[in-house]
Amino acid sequence: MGISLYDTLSRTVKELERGENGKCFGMYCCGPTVYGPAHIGNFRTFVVQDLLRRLLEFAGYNPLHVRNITDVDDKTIRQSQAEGISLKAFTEKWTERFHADCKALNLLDPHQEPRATAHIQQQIDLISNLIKKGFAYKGNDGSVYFRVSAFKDYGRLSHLDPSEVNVQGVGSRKETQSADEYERDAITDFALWKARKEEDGENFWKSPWGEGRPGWHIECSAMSMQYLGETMDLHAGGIDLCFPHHENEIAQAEAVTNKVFAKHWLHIVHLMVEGRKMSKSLGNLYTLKDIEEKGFSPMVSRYLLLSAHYRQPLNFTFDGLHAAQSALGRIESFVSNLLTAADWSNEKWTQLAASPQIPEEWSIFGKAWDFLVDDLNTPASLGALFTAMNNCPGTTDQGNARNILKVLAAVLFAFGLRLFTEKKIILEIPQKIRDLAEMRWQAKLSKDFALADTYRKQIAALGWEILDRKDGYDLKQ
RNA sequence: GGCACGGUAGCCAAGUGGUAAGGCCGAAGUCUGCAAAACUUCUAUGCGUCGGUUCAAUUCCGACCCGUGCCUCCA
Repeated sequence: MGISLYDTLSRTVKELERGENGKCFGMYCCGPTVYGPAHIGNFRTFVVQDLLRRLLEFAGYNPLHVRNITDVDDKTIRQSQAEGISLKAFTEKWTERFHADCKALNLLDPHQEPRATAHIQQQIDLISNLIKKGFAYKGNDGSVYFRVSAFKDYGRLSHLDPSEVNVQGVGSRKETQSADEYERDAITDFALWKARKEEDGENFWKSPWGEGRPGWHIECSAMSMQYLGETMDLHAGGIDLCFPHHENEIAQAEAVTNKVFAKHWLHIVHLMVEGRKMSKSLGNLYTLKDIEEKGFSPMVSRYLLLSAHYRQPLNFTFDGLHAAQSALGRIESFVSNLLTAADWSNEKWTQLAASPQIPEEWSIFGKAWDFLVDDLNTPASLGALFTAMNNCPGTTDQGNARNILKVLAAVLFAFGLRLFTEKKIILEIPQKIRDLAEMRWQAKLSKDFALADTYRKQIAALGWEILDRKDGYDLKQ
């Protein structure tokens, strides 16, 4: 079964083409610039990319997933200097944090994770080629710029007319020209190589055009072509990257190769927080850690991020997190009940969920799978998943329960949702609470319920709750 | 001004030319001494407004109202 996906360039839903002769499906994802913790909006993009990666594997596309780390730009340099540490130490710190967050969100590791600073030579080579072919020139400031007017297809991806960029009459576009923009021939020309400036400190590399550093689009062109060839199957990123980043990547690559840079473009729409655009000034830039501290496990965040279609804005709210938490809990209950029917342990489930067999037949979850491969329709798929669970017959039949669990494990693996991950926080339970709880338990056993309730109230007054089990009780704060 | 997207129950969110998936919340019930959990059931004559096409429109077309994104910081 193939996977259909909306393509930004053609503005249509197209079935992804498989590589010829079993060749890998090359997938390049624009990764983070590591200058601070990634926020939940960044992770919407990475989670959707991860979902696609998983579907590609299940559907037999044999994906080769490349996601870069941008570890040199204005922000990384500025911040590292502010903290008085080297750029390398600074970006490594935030790369580690990024990896930890990815792991918490159950993102599969990309097969390659190239860093911009480790591919300076490839970028220099690409720029040299662009100059040789007449697509780039050295500006008065010593920087090298791409000549947009020389590349006739510029603007095709984002459907923007380059002659109209920057000349709108109304609109709310801010004046964001940097000081060196007057050094270029045209306002739309963008930097391929930035000449060294004093404020760059020690962060520069030698090049045929003098000391400096790469511009902020060239690394993706250079690295994606290095790992995936001149034409890759798919290129993905957040919607904001469509213009100018991806437009520039296409220009840089196609001007040199004269070949199609990417066959398919995937852009993930931004998320909002509590109905508003995320921004530092509104103080609503949540990191995964912020959300965990409010009591929501990363899997809850992942569920919420997948609960809306990736081409619709997603409103990230705490109400939504609660809903996601409850929904995930429902799935967990369903699995727990089936495990009992199947006479399987929780360990068996963990094992099943970690490396599920690709089902030949998706049985009752067929629709859930079909929706996923139809332009990643996760909300419809989740709907089908719950419908299947609600209609689930024969939950007491061992064989049936086992079959359902096997397929469900695969569905949940496709979603990248791990169950039963809520941290079991082992709190120090005060001795007084323990004593009261034990006394209540004894009172209950001797059927003195009035006394038992008195203890329950006392415990509640101290902020604890008793949850009875068949043969004992749990204490919860 | 250009390009694009959206307005579906209290909240979130799919979908379709033939009469509204699903989740959350809420309500009722079963089961437990109580509580919690779990399970069962219920919850939009309605899909921004007004027209048009049609046997039939929430779904197509047009106009209008409201909201959002992008137009060189941004996932």
